[in-house]
Amino acid sequence: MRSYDQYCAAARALDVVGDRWTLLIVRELLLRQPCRYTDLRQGLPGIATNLLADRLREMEANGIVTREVAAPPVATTLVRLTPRGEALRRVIETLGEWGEPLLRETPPGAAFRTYWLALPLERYLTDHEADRPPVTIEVRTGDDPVLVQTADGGAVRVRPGAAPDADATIQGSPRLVFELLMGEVELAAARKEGLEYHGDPAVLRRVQRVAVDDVA
Amino acid sequence: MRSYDQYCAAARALDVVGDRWTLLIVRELLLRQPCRYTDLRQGLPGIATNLLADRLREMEANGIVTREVAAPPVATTLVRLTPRGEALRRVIETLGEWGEPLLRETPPGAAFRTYWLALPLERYLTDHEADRPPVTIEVRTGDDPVLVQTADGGAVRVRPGAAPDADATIQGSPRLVFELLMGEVELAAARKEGLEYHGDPAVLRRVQRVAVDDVA
DNA sequence: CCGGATCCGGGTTGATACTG
DNA sequence: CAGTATCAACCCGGATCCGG
Repeated sequence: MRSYDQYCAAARALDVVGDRWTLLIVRELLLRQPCRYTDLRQGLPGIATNLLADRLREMEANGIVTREVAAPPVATTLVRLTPRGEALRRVIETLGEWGEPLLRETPPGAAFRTYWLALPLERYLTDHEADRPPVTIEVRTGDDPVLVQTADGGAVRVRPGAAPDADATIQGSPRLVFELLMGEVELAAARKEGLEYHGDPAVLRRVQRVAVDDVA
Repeated sequence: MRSYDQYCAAARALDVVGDRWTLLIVRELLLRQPCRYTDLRQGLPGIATNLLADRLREMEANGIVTREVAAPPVATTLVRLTPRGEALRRVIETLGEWGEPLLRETPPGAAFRTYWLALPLERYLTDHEADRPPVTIEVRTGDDPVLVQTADGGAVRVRPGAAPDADATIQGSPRLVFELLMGEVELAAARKEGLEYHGDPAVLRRVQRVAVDDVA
């Protein structure tokens, strides 16, 4: 990208991360670091392979990312964020916070990866009964499932994986699953629209976000 | 911009504000709202006039900006941020915070407007002697001067204008002025490099940021 | 299969000229 | 003052190909 050539911190930041795809590459790395070129590609539906290669080169030159050749058995190069790249987490979070209302008007066919839920869920969800034994919810939206788990201090953690013995299981479209967990839809209503929930509803309520009603 | 078409809040945000120049237009409006097309143009050195017109149209369609025809005497249209557009302030701030280290390596010829100082200065500076009578510093870097003033609650405010009776005056290159106020350079050192300071040095020290030394 | 490089058509940007 | 018109240069997306 051409520099804006302005003595302004925001403009300088955009010189470095304002290119198309760059911040989404950072998002992927925040979620799946360290990862291979191919992993990045499948986590960035729509990116052209040459663009990904270009961006990684630029990001490496800008000190956001490093590449390392993995040990012999793996024999692949892994991409990882530098501390400076990690610091972009706050930028992604702030952008996500601003963009959240736009999710409602996102077309149903939009691409999705279940592990993308980690950023918003870990940010907004809390364990409302932190003194009780931890629970695990398996979430499936079509691709690889993730586990939503209560952790120490009332935190909620999301990690890839399945658990046959999960306390509850949620399956449905990305939108239904997300809006359910975010407390924007009732379980009954979500079920009517095709969402499947197995397990004690109390498990869901334990982590579900308390609805923020902007209606007075 | 083409949509990323992903069900992800950050990607949706970038669909709307990820275009080149869009966030810098928001920056201008945050600082000088409401303002005319021409004001925007001169606050965005390097932008092509057709791009500015395009962006304003898109931003209006996306609910970030409104245009209003000013009352008869003025007879011009004014651009203003909607509340939704105002909410981008946090995005700009976070970007600026991340980009600040890059200012050190910004080429000396970079474009600058003195009022751009308002965002970082109001964020980082505090009045260290808030119980004493307020002070005003006039800052000049080549274009229209601004006033840095202590305000209630230990806050520091920046507004356009000059003040012949200011308690102090700073004049110099954008970099020298900024690094001096941010506590990255000593007054003596700055003077050696061409900065001019008139007034009691205690006035400067009263608002100057306490240097954050990352050297152990 | 992995990690790209190359090529090409089309869209976007930037510079300038021009206009109501 | 507030744009529109035009055009060249650049960037992006998609497809294909290629060496390990």
